[in-house]
Amino acid sequence: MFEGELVIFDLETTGLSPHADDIIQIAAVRMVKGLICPADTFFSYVDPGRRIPPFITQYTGITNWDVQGAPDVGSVLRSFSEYVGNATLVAHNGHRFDMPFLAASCHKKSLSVRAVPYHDSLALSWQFWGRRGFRHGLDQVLSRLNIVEANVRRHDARGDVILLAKAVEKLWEQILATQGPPQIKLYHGSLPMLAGTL
DNA sequence: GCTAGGCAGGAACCCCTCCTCCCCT
Repeated sequence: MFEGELVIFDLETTGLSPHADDIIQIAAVRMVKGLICPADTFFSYVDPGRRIPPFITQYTGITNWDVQGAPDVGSVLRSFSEYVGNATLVAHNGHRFDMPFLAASCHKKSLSVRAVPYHDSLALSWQFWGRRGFRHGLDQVLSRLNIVEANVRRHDARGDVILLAKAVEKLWEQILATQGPPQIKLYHGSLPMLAGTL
């Protein structure tokens, strides 16, 4: 089981490019010793300071109205960094999507950053089923794990993060039971410096 | 499944380069 704390998180953005696009939603849930803490969550809309492309509204259900009046990304990332504390982050395809987005957003806002450890949950899926012969998208992973949540909205960070947390919990248990401790790479990404350490 | 960009990993070939695929919104 996990030794320390994990913060499972998910971003919704205006597109796929960390440099050209912006974060519009962040959601996270904490896991302690392998167990999800349902009451210990983080959520915020982010005002991207621009119109949300229609495709993204269609894809995520997030509208311009939703982000109107929301805090800007600098403010949300500072709060998120405080929430994360010393935990290790986990996101699906985080190494190539979520973490570069966090780093690029800090850079755009000229925020002082700290190094934050993170895992990519894709690696758990690769280890458990084998990289070839299986697809490893979140939908495919959830389907193979028989994780179904009736009242959860996919492509909304709040919904995706709950589903991902359940998937991580289950995958970790199953890998541990069948293959021993997961051999999952630990990376380091960026989040704003914590208050009081500047 | 459709747009966008980036990249890890494999192949071929000799250690860097090219190619292809994946996954995220």
